[in-house]
Amino acid sequence: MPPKAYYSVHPKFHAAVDCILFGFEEGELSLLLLQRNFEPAKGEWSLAGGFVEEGESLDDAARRVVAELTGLRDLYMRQVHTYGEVERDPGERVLSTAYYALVDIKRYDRELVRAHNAFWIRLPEIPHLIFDHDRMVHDALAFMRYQATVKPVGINLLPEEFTLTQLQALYEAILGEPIDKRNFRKRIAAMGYIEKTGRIDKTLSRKGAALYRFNREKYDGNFKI
Amino acid sequence: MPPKAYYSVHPKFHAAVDCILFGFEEGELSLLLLQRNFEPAKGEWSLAGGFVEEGESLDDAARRVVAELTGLRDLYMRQVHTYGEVERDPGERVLSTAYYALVDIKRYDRELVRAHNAFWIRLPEIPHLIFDHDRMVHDALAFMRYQATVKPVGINLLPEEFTLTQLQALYEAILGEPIDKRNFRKRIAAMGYIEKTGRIDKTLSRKGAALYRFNREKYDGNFKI
DNA sequence: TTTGTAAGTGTAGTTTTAACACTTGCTAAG
DNA sequence: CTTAGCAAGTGTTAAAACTACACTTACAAA
Repeated sequence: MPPKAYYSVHPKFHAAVDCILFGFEEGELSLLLLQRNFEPAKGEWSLAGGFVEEGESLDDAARRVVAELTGLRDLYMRQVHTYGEVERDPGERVLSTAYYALVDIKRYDRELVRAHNAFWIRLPEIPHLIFDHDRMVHDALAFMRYQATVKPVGINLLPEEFTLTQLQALYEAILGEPIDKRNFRKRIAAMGYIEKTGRIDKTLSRKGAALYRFNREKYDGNFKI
Repeated sequence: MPPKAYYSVHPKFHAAVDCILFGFEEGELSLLLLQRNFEPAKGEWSLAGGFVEEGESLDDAARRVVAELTGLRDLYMRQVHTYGEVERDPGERVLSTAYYALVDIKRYDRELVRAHNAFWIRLPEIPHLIFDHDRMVHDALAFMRYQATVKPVGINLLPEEFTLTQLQALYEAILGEPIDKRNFRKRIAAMGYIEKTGRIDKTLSRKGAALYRFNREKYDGNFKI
């Protein structure tokens, strides 16, 4: 067992998590942002954040912050980066770890979000955020974009069942560029893990569009040898 | 200015950095590891690490730890991940941020390394490390491999001037698979930012091999619109 | 002069990607 | 009941990128 003095000669710091919550609606990516009705920086816009508490891991803190705001406990979340500049929080020194989370925008708890004075804001309309939160958003977006090109994380932004048109609109929003419909559908078919449910969505067209779902087993069995 | 009470109701934690130092020699990647001659975990193997001090950013702490061990202050370094499990350090709670660094293995300060009881160990011979350092190495390797496929970070493992044979051996070591010589040289030529210096290295062949160098200007001007 | 060693070089087949426009099925309106 | 409107759905071809593959060259030491 190490001597306590080994640790105690070194300083301690507040540790926080800040969460970049992505949603997708009407062909656009949005972030869930707080117009702060509390200090510090009351009145300004910020990410959803909170301090890490005793006995709580970093990941747990991020899950708690997201659950307190949205009521959702099973979101796809990934750590992005830890920001450790000395003066990044003008109040006291705080090390903050950013996480991004993907929210199916149909499922979150509207009461909780209202109570926190939080709003979904479309990406191009994001206001200036406090501290270094602008940079966190920038880094999270880059990371999420990269991940979306490598594995189908984007699916976490859609409901359980979705049409190929929705899926294409999602990828166009994530990548920020139009995609050819026929090439897109060929790629999806080649992947083999996005399968028809047999159900039809009639809300958007007279003809109706086939509903698809993500098949995790087919995906997991998909790695090279 | 925020009220101090906003912060003071929350706990503080020790913050550390742990550094995965990559080197390249004789066709193999190595890590610089410490056989600890100090507590805690004396006698075991670990990464080079240290606590973050007052007035020092996370990045600065990582640079200091690396400089204290190698004497080098200008290494290519990137943050990998922050590890925040409650029990990850059995002594006290410590949040640790991992960084990887790329070292030209000809340049480090041998005296400093000896004084720290540190050794270059080839990847396949890495021993079990303390705490969660095995996982840090795993994550850093994956991240460094990814970055090497996207931008020419690997060059930081070689001296200023290098032969194409060395460069190919480096990429084979990073990717862990053999590369076709002609295809590799075609790709390098197509990149356009690795240029002949005009000098010849005669240490490895009678014929001599052309020395090349990385041209940062040509690389930076290389992005799409 | 010969021999050994690493450096250096081109082509052809295959796969992947990109560009492109019309038909189908349904329902609501006339 | 016919028609108009709308999103869903569907193949082909050309270009580019990638992969596999083996011999020649330049030099120095024996």
